[in-house]
Amino acid sequence: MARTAGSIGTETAKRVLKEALSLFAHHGYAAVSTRQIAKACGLQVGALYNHFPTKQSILHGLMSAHMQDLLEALAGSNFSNDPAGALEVFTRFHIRYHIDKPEEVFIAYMELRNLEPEPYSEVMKLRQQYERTLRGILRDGQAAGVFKIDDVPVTAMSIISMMTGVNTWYRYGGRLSASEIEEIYVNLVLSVVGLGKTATPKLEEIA
Amino acid sequence: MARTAGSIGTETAKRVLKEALSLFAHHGYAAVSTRQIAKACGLQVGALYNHFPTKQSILHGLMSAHMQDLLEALAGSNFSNDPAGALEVFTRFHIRYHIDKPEEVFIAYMELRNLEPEPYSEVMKLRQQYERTLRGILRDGQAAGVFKIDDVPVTAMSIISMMTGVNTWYRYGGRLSASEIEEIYVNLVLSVVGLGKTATPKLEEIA
DNA sequence: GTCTATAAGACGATAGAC
DNA sequence: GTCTATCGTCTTATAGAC
Repeated sequence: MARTAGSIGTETAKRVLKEALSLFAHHGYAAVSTRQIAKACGLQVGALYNHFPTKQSILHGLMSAHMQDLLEALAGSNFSNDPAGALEVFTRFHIRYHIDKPEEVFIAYMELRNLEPEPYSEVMKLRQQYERTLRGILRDGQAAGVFKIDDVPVTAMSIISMMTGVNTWYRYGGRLSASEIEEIYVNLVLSVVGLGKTATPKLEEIA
Repeated sequence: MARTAGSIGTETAKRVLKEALSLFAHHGYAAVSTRQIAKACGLQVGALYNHFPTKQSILHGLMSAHMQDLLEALAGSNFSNDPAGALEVFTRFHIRYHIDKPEEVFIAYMELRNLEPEPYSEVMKLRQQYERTLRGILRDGQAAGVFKIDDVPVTAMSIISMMTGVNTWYRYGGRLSASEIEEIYVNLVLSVVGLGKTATPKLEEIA
């Protein structure tokens, strides 16, 4: 049965999605064959088509589910009323989510161009909803006079790019723990809107 | 003849690279066939192989040439001695280059995983050389006490991600001109290291 | 240096047995 | 729901005429 985005899916369908996620993240959608996906699941090719009508629908299922998870998790975050607090919550949320689900995040960005027009615009709408949340926080802080921002849309995209970039270099077991990285990024993002703490490690220069 | 990175190449070889660049940027390396490339050049498939031994070598040629151009252009930039000035020059250079050559930049990032091991490590070395330049500037500014930085490597990657992100949203003829964008990013990047100008457009709050 | 023709196999997707 | 077998097409790359 074709899996519509958000539906539950059988155990086999879930396994297909899981293996396809890993394969797409490593080699790219276009470079992965349905035979490879089937093999990773311990199936023959034909069996895939009991769960998904096309290869494209597997990609769509992955990306759509990811964006919905992301937005639900964001909606479940506890945003404070002051803009600086809200921006900090947003940053912690984004970094944690991106460190926890690197493959989903990677695909959601890299494989956009391999989506057919209809799935593409659906996924893009969800992306824009996420970006709109950050723009709202920035505008609030700008209106309240606590953020120093030249251009809200550019700053929003810059902050998202900066944060998402964590996935280009972070690897589990590296020099920094996830929570150390989270702290660094909170400082970086607050600095972008003019609220950086005095971050120099040693403060004896005051003397 | 196989084109080794950095060689001049015939007119036809250049046209192949130009068309492949555009096709790879739009659809991805794996999704583009040699027939498509040939057609875009007004050739038949077989003719491609007079200029490139494999499809892979076209990708390698593009990425290698791009990274070398980037590093040469960077080396030609006039860096000032004070760290803040150097960071500003680096930022202006990066934004201008990325706005001028969006396809090259896009491929250099997106198609890394489609490079075979040897070309991959060659291109990665050039990337790391570029990143090292920025880390050097940040360390100088930190040592001089003019930058406020928690972690130099993370900050360097964050700044590069932030700047490179311009290619995810900038389109020619949009709301902002290239030089307006450049100014905004200079402010954003300097803010990250604790040197943001008071960027609020209206300053009457001083009264 | 480009052409046509083709090798040798992989591709997404389907049909029908079980 | 998974299997085997297959359809029709497309793939990278090569051979040989011109």
